[in-house]
Amino acid sequence: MTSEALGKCLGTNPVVVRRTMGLLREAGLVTSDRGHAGGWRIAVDLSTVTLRQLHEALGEPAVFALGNRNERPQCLVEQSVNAALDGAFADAEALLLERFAQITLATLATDFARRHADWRAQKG
Amino acid sequence: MTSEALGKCLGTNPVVVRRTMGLLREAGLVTSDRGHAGGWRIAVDLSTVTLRQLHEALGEPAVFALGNRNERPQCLVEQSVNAALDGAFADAEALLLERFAQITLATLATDFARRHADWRAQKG
DNA sequence: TCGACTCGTAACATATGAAGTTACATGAAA
DNA sequence: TTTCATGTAACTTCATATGTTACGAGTCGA
Repeated sequence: MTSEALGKCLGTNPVVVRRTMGLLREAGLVTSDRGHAGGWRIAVDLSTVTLRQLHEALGEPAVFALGNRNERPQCLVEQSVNAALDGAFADAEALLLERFAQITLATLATDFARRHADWRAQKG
Repeated sequence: MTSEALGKCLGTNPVVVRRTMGLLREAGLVTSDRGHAGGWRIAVDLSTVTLRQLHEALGEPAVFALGNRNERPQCLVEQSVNAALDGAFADAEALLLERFAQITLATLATDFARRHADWRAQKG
């Protein structure tokens, strides 16, 4: 599939697609080919890829929106707040990533297939 | 304490302080007075206020940074992804808020007092 | 009553970062 | 050699949180 086609599917720009897919390529999840008949291709079995791996491949973006937090603040109050929050955030993040590790792309594909069948039945 | 003094402590602007403190006032956690000797005052015992309550008072801002998610997307793939993520996010958020509910401002004040004592000892 | 002080709030400005866009070099296949 | 595709740098746009200015309104003391 080309970046342009993917961009249309995702409602975005081919260059944005290349930026993101490039990260997945670095992680070995997809391959890309230039020129005629080029584009992106899945490189692994869907059942072996978890959302956890995607999160890693995409650079482990911050999970939480809360806390514009300075690490190592001078302010003692800020230090107390950080200390109190650190454990809670760490545990919640661990739980979330553990859940992500249980969800494979094959899981999603199966769910999609069911929705697709339902959609066709309802439509037709 | 005036908005201006709080702003200096927090490294921000008096109006920004008023905006945020106003939400805490609506929740009954602080009071404000105008005029001479006016400013902000804590309205409740620190041991009765949890971080959970602060989160509520501040409008329950989104906990997670992940997911520019449409609710009710047309796209069936997006629907599958949402369905898979919803449970994980809900559980992680519940865990985090539960932890927040265990932390009172008195907890933070005690921790701060210890840090302050250590700091004075080290300084002197 | 006057003046200093403070919050309340609207309106506007700035800064930050994500996303989008343009441009062009590189490589592959018909 | 033409066409199609990615790779990537540079730039622009957009969204939004934050900061700022301005001024109205209430409060207190002299």
